[in-house]
Amino acid sequence: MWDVAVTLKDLARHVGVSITTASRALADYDDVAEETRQRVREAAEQLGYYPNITARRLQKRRNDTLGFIIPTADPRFADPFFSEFMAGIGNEAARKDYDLLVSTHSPDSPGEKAAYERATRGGWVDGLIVVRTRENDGRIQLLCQSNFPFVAFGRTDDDLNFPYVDEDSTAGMRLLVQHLIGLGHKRIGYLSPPAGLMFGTYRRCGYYETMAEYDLPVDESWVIEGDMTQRGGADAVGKLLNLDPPLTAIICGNDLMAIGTMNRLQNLGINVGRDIAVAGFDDIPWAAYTAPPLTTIRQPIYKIGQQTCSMLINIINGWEPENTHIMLTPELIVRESSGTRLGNGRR
Amino acid sequence: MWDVAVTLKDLARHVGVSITTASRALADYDDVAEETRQRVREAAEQLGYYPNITARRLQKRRNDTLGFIIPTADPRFADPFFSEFMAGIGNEAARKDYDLLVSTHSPDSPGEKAAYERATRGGWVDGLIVVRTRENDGRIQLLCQSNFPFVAFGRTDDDLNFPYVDEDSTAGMRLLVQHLIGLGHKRIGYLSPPAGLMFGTYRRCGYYETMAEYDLPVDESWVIEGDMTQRGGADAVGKLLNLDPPLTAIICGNDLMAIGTMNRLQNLGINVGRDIAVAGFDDIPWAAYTAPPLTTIRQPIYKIGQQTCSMLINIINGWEPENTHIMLTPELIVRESSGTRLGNGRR
DNA sequence: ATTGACACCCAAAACGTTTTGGATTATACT
DNA sequence: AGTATAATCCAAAACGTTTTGGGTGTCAAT
Repeated sequence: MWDVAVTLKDLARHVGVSITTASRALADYDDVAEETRQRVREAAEQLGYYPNITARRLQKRRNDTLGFIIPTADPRFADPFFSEFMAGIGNEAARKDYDLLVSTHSPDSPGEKAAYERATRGGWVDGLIVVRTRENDGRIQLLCQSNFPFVAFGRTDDDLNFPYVDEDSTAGMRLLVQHLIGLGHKRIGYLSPPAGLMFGTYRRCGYYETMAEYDLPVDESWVIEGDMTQRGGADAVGKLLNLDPPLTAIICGNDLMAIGTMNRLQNLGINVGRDIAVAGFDDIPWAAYTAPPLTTIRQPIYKIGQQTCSMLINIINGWEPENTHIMLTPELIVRESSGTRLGNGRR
Repeated sequence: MWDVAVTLKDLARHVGVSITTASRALADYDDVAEETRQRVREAAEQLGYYPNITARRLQKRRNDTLGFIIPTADPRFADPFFSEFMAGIGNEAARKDYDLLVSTHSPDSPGEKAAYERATRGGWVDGLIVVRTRENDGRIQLLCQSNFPFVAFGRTDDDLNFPYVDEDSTAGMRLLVQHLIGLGHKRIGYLSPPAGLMFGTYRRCGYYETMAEYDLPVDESWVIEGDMTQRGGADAVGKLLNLDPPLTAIICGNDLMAIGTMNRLQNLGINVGRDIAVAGFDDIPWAAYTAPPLTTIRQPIYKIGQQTCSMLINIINGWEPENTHIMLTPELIVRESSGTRLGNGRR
């Protein structure tokens, strides 16, 4: 194919030294004479020696590689969550000299299962990062029982004890609901992420809990489920708009749906921020640039990615972190889409 | 660490057969008896045998892994181009049973150079995908001279012959300029991607060429350089707005800058689509949801990713593709940001 | 009885490292 | 002179596969 590589054997022969010595010279062992080390170094440089990573990995029985299996039904994932998260783990991994292997699989698909099985056996990667935890999450169960190193972004409903980083979605949603209530809203709809996703569950809880806390009744019809895409948000508008009396605010389980929702509302001639309040969740970069800009909850996804990755590397190396259950508190970002205080003249 | 893996040796001993036979049984060679094959299969299942991928790779001298080194100055790349492109190569790679190794490095940084050197030697990956080709692109030069398998998205200005997929940016820009000229615009500004990026060069050429073609003079001050981000787009507005007589349209070298531009214009109370036309380039998903929706040029990034990846895999396997220079023609997407025909009452 | 064809099996080499467990030599100390 | 100590070095094993180059036994045809 291309240039055959120069191996340690070639190098050793060229210098007139054993393979062992060559290897140890390059690895800075102190049982090789300074002068020999130099000679080996120079020869390596000159011959363009580059260690074969695969051989090294086989011998060391570690890959210095992390796996990230992106759970997305749409292979063409437009969700900025994934890219930002990946940037976080990728950079942290690189900083610690780890490679990052990524692939995508539909949640709960056979392909996903196979990918996890391949990862836990066969020395494919040294550890895995799991995102978008689900109810009764098969991935977590598999990883726990095979005792494979991993860190999840998100908790689960099993009572398995595993390392995770998570944001307190319930608290985030509480902030959002309180904000709207503070503006005078009482009839607040909720467009939920699909059932089964843990973060959706927590966000939904936050919504229900806070409404209850303020003695605001919630009708079944106010809460519907979307698919986390703009289209999903747009499609939900029809149902959410047909209520009588109408909602005065809609909270969306993520920003993408909020954007779709706003867009559809505007196409129907409804002024978001004045006629109705809309809020999202995530604070993706896009959220600051919508018209009107989107009120939302900020999660530091990039940083969460970094932390998750860093924790995983610690675990792989046996440096058990002091705290393997990290919980972050999200922050309310108020922009124009949630409008100002409801006037008396409005319902 | 965790469960020690069961190896081929264990399996062979358990079945009472040689390692060779066990290996060949699992690989479906026809020189092993059907009955033996069955026994090996069952034992493998029962013992939970899983081949060690690293050992296999060492022996086969191939990794079945592709590398993708993302060239981004901002580690926290928000550019949807990368995620969509990666989705394309990732899914194509998975379909063909290849793994995808990703990392990010600043363009032209020492780290990037090191990453490419590591990749070409040492059997890290079997092939590389290169994006955002640059003028006098060191990556391409290195890969060409070390004869390492790769495919680029984008051409270069060297006269190296290498496999690439590219879109005809010049033609795309021509469509855009013609569209605006057709609406009556004569004073059209251009916010260019940074110098050095090949696609920026082609787009800029398309702009200049088409203006010249229609005998429209272009003043130096109409063309400035941005950094491809929303902020860059916003920052450019100041300079582009200070002209006398003013511009009637601004073309941005990518959608992200167009979004920033529109946003800033609107904050200044200028109505995009009526007072001034704005257009972008890329048609990122976001572009359809801006207010007003963005006129732009569509590139099928996901598909380009797939094609690039597919070509690379062919090259790695020695099936030289018939055509290693694929050129795609982009498509004009007219939305409201470019407005309607310029009235007589306007300049 | 020999030969050839066939079906099935396996020992050993190979892939390119790192690690183990000494071996060799020179130097310093009794 | 003998012995510990330190400084260098290296042959061989190991990592877990796949591939090479046979070997053995059976059966049918000569």
